[in-house]
Amino acid sequence: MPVIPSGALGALDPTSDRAVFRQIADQLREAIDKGRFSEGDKLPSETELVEHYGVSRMTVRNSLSVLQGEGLVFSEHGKGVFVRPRPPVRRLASDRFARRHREQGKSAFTVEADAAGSHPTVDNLEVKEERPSQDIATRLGGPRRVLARHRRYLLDGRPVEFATSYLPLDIARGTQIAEPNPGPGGIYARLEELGHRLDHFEEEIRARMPAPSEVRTLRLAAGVPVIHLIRTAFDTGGRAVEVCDTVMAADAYVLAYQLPAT
Amino acid sequence: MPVIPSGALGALDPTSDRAVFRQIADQLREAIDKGRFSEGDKLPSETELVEHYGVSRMTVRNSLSVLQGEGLVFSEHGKGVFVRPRPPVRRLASDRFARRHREQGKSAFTVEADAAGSHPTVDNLEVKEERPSQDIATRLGGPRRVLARHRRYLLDGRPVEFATSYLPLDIARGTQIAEPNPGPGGIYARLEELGHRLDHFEEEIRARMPAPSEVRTLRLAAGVPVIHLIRTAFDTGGRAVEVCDTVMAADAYVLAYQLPAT
DNA sequence: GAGGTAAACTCGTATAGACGAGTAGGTGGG
DNA sequence: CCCACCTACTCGTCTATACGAGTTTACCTC
Repeated sequence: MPVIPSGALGALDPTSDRAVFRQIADQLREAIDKGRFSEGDKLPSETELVEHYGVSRMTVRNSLSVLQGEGLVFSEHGKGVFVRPRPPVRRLASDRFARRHREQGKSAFTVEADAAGSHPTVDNLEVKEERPSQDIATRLGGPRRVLARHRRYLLDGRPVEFATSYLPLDIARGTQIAEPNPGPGGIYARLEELGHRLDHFEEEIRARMPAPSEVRTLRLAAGVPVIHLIRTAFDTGGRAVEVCDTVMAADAYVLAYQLPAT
Repeated sequence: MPVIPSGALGALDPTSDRAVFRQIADQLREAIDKGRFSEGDKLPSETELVEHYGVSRMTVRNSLSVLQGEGLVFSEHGKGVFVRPRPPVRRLASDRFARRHREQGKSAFTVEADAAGSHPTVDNLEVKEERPSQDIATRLGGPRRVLARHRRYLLDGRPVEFATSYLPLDIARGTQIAEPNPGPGGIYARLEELGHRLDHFEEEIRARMPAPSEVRTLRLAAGVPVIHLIRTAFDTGGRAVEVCDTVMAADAYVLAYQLPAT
């Protein structure tokens, strides 16, 4: 029978004002931070913690739920509670949409994933005409209807982001952009072929906790936020030709940008 | 005695596989999403929910803790559970460190806050020499010791971010950069006066749940992630002259960047 | 009217128990 | 040897209860 590693966890301080479940959470957190439990390790079971601390099971569960909310641990029904591993992060560089990359003929996601040695997949592909939300319509200059390209990206089978691109119908309708497979280089390559030479992109970044549907789509663990990125592509005429709305698992990404000092 | 608004919440489905506390959370979430409870509104008390649904109080609390984890509601001891308002966000534009702003003589934070009509404060100012972490040292080219400028920013009394700037001692020691008040235009203005003309910045962005100390420093509500931003400033010689490590309340910010398409 | 106090409300913490459901390992039968 | 089953262990859900602590309200006293 597994036992709590001696010294890994201390005793409660009955004189402390701090709630018992917080003291237990503190000790577990400290043990994780100090490496006494490593990534992927199983924590002591609820029963073991109950016996070790002499408290009721709900108190122990309360402690563990604190750590789950902090994203430190996750639980698996029937197995145990484990230290959440930090998955490898995908670094999005600010030149990722540079024309030179597009001209290679592969999509940005695929190129990067291949370079990182992981297996990329695109999923849930759906392309249709829609009425845009107020926000999307405003960004695109107010069209009544748009072409929407929905998709989900996975790395080695793990969903890491899902995104929807919105394009004005006068640009996209009837072109290869309206096809499920937009061809080599992606829709940005098609836009340029159609005469919409791209000038720059604007990206807006927010972070927040996921809605339940986002938890399902990205198979998010408890305590993992999402990064919400909205990118607008402008052509050399200053027109917004595409808006891409992306939700990413925050534990899978680092975004990198370069800013001029001028 | 306050009563649950009729029709705001439905009944449970006993035939459903979905756990009772999840069904209750779903109904509350839907009521919030549909505006039947608005920002700042008080939800029905735990006791009222217990009576409405005919479940035990722990089940109701479980439901509410789900919504807290999603950042939808917050609770106040003795008062009730309330729909979390979306605070006004501060938009950080990608030109916020442009030289023309610096030459106005005020810090970026102060200028922006004034423009937005809110009252900025800087707090917890501490300037000292330190041994840098491995990561900071690497970014700065490996110095053994650095000057660290710690500070916290508040808007209208609310803490929104805290940051530490790290500078190599050979640049900063003995200059106004090592003083608590770095003078008009901030340390970037001083760096340029000292001959380190700035060329560009690199920013790395991550999002994650806050550590307990970050929750205290930023007075974060449950279910609010932080944005972790690491900025490195490079001079025209390509040398990293400063690294700024910033933790921001994610509900207070939207970051905006402009990317070239070239 | 002003003040203080008590009651009634809120959420926070903790206990003890029960049953369900998913997993893993061992045991036995084929 | 392999498969089926059983068992022990895991976390998930839910009940019922108790007391504490912060807030608000009402009332009573001065």
